[in-house]
Amino acid sequence: MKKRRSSDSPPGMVVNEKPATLDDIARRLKLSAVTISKALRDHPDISSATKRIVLQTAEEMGYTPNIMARNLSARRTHTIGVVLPKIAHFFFSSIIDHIYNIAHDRKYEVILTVSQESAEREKKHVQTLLAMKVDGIIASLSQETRDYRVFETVGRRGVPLVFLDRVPDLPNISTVVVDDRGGAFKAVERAIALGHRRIGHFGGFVSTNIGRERKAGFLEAMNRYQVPLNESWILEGGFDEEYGYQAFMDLYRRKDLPEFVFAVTHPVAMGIYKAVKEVGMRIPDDVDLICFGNAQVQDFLSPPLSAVDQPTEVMSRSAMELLMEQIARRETYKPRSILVGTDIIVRGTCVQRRQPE
Amino acid sequence: MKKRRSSDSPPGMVVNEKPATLDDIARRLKLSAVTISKALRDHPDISSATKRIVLQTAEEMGYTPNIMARNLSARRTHTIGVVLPKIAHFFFSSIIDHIYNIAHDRKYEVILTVSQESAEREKKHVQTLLAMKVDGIIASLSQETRDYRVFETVGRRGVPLVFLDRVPDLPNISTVVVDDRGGAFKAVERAIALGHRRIGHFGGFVSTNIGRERKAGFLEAMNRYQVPLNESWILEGGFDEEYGYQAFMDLYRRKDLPEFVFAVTHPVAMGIYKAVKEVGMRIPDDVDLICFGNAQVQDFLSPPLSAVDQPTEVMSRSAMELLMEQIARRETYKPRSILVGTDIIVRGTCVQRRQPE
DNA sequence: TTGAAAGCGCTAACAG
DNA sequence: CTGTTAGCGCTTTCAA
Repeated sequence: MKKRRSSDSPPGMVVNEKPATLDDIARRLKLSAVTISKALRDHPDISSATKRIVLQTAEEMGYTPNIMARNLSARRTHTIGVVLPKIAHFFFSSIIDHIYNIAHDRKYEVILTVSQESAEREKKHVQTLLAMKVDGIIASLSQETRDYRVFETVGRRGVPLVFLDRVPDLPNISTVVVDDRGGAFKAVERAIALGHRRIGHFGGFVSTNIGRERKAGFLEAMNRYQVPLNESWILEGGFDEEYGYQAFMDLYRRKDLPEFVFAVTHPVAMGIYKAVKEVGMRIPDDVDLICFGNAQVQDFLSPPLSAVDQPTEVMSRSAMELLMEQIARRETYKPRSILVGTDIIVRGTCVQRRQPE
Repeated sequence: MKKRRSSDSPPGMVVNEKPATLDDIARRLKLSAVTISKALRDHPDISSATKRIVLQTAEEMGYTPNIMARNLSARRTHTIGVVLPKIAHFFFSSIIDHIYNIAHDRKYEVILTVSQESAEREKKHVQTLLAMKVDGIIASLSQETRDYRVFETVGRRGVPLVFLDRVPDLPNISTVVVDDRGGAFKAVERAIALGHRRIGHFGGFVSTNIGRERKAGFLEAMNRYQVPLNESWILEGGFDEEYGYQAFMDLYRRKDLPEFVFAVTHPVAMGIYKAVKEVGMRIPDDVDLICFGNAQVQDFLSPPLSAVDQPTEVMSRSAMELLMEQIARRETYKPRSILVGTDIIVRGTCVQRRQPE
């Protein structure tokens, strides 16, 4: 059954011109499909004369390879899957940008999936990626994830896997994380050096590595410098703006505010900004703060928020390198963990106070 | 060649347990692969008793369907491709969130690609999506794109296609756009109503529909209310922060500043904020502005930026609906365009001035 | 340097 | 209700 050609149809019209296949080209050239396949892939078997004519004909016929067929037959997809918890978030959109760039340089496709912080979605995404036979997976856990079985399946299937930033508590896996504890320590250490003693931590879930480690860094600094802890200022509630806002409001209503807060993420700090503004207080004079992680908009906040830097490019590159190594040497690869160092970037918060007490 | 089982390997270890296929299950159950295939897809042909046992066995054997094979055979992927120019941008990350949600409700996978505002990348992405045999494509053009031939190919192939927000100037295509002209008009109209006369427009490339339409809305309002135009305040330079910053700085150095600016996008407005702050002026007293489009962080800017709203959920939903309709009724579908209405959201800019001149 | 044969894992169409 | 046959479009032997 032949479909009509599109000769007289307007460009946007649906016309179902059936795409040419290797066989079509082969027939036209009186060669075999195998030869066409090889020529198109620049296989050394084929003479350059043949290659030239094949390439040209393919172009003329508007040939598009069928990736499904190719992958099915080649048992290799040249595709990596990425599972991120969120995307409308500077850290992750920056990570994905870098992953895309690096992947394309290496001729890999990338399939991005977003769990929206839902463990269930995350699981489905991983299964889909497995079903798609991706060559490897880079994942950052949702904040809900407690059950790592899907990822164990990935390992059992021999599919290379690297965790980035939000990593599970599992043996023998490859991970790339920023030095959460060290960064947190530096941040809090600085606050203390500035003379703060009434310091709180709006922390993330300690079921996640980042929640745990950042809190550990906080405690380490408080301990080291013998700053007394106030339990009601040490919170655990997630990673988003809403939490930061509510937490601050709550303390405000109870008239039990710390004078300095170390926020577990940038969105949490944003929530604090919002709350502070709402109750008519000022940053950094009435309340000062610093957070872990950047945003695009630091420059436009008043005052600009100081933060522990998360070097997204280094992190992405490290993750891709671990993954590529794992893909290249499946059999002999031993899981590795990379810890990316970090520093604080001081902007308009976490600065010298006007009148130290 | 049999691979060793993973019984004694640690979870994260690469062990290459070969995934079960339909045939494996069939053999185990002494049924045919076809029966298994149907049972797994809940086909009415199969008795529920058989279905139960098949489902259970598949589960036990850790069966994962091979999507490549399935799609190749079914000639349907249940996947839509999305091409966006940027992702670290509130408008687009919000769009993609919605598309994901809607698609998953309808049991579609989505493959997201990002052109990074590069026409070349965009072209490659579209080709890849075609090669992946996606069931349809939603695209938003890069700011560089002038050549629409790839998209014509998509049409010729009979692959459903809907453009969103940044649309090409092509006949017979489906598009979803916000009412750029109307929104721009309302914004400028308001500025005029507030008494401004020295009004500029930091516009986008007029080669793009949004650049063109927003400028048209600006001119329409200026005309309607007979406000004199000053050519040196009517700029064309893109959509990003850097442009907004440079443009403002340039006018500042030439000592030829407008008192009000209508910025073509939110990032452009951000650039203006940065520049204004840097030269020690104040918003909205010294310079006032409004822009087209939102960001996550409006609340934290000082003052919060007023803007023409872009209703991302409505836009995403409309685009998905057009696409689904097109997929369902390939043969009879006629391209349609949807114009989504919009309004301005007034925050801390574009407000009554203290002392009208 | 080229090609014939075989098959990747699955599903659609038809029989039984 | 179940199974047989015949591909989907491509790549990988291996022989010519």
